[in-house]
Amino acid sequence: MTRQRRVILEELRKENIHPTADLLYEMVRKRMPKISLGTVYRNLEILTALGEIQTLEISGSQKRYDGIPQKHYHIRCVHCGRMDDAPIAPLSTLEDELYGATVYTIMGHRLEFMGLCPECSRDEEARRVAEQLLGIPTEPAKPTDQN
Amino acid sequence: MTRQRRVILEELRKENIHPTADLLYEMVRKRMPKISLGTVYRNLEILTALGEIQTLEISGSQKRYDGIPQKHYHIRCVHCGRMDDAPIAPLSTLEDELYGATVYTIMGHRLEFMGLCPECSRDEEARRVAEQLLGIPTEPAKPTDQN
DNA sequence: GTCTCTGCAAAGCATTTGCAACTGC
DNA sequence: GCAGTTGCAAATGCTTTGCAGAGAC
Repeated sequence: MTRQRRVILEELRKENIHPTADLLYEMVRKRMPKISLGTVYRNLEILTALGEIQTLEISGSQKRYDGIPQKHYHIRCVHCGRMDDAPIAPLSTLEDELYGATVYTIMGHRLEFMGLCPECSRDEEARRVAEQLLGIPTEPAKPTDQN
Repeated sequence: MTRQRRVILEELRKENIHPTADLLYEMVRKRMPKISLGTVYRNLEILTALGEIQTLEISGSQKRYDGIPQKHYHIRCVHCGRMDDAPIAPLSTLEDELYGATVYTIMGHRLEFMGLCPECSRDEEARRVAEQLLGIPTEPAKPTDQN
């Protein structure tokens, strides 16, 4: 456990944001100006393997990192990329539904909600971009009874 | 609708594999040897925007493309990257659970199962790699009653 | 005829890696 | 003292883009 590794872990856990590697790099750099981005990446990989943190790999271009190792779901702003924890308990029985129905050995699942964060919700342009992105018709469809 | 676009769509829908751009490029090249990879990427993007296909984004690895535009879930082999449709119906009520519990405007969700495909399941080394990757203890833990 | 699309090659960008110097234990 | 780690820079691999010519309608 080097000083770099400790500081990276501390900064990641300081607030419950889910930073990208380069944002975390900037955060760490305020305390250790000479640290390199490569070191940040290497340690994030090691910390993930140690089970200290989580690497969030669902959709989007950049990976994000989560200082909380326990299983939980996330919600992501499709416009600005902001991520937060989703206030919903893990669906522990979900994987059972696939037993016998698939040829795979199931080992886990990931659930991610997509939407707009409060800031982007206010932005009319962001709404349009988001609806386009998710294939949502401009006229919001009412949920049907059987769907 | 150019010939290239049509062939790309046809090849993507031919079998229900979920190819990466370069695999699809190889498939298309058998019919159109002079097509370029850039054209494949451009058309996959356009077809996604048109709602004809889906782009499956898994950050950290390659994107995969799905010729079926309807919502459905996937299952991914964490060792070889193979993807198949998950035989489970969309959870239409999932997003309701977040109403009022989050500051986000929810617009959708994505659920992905992870595991090993039949081929990789047989590979002892693949199992070890996968367990490491997903933070699963080597000694398979029995499911507890309340968890 | 015009506007879009193509092939090609180069650029972009997040992430990984080789290497020699350094450090924690 | 030595295995493991760092900073740096270059490499990698997927994806996107600029451009001039070609094709769809």
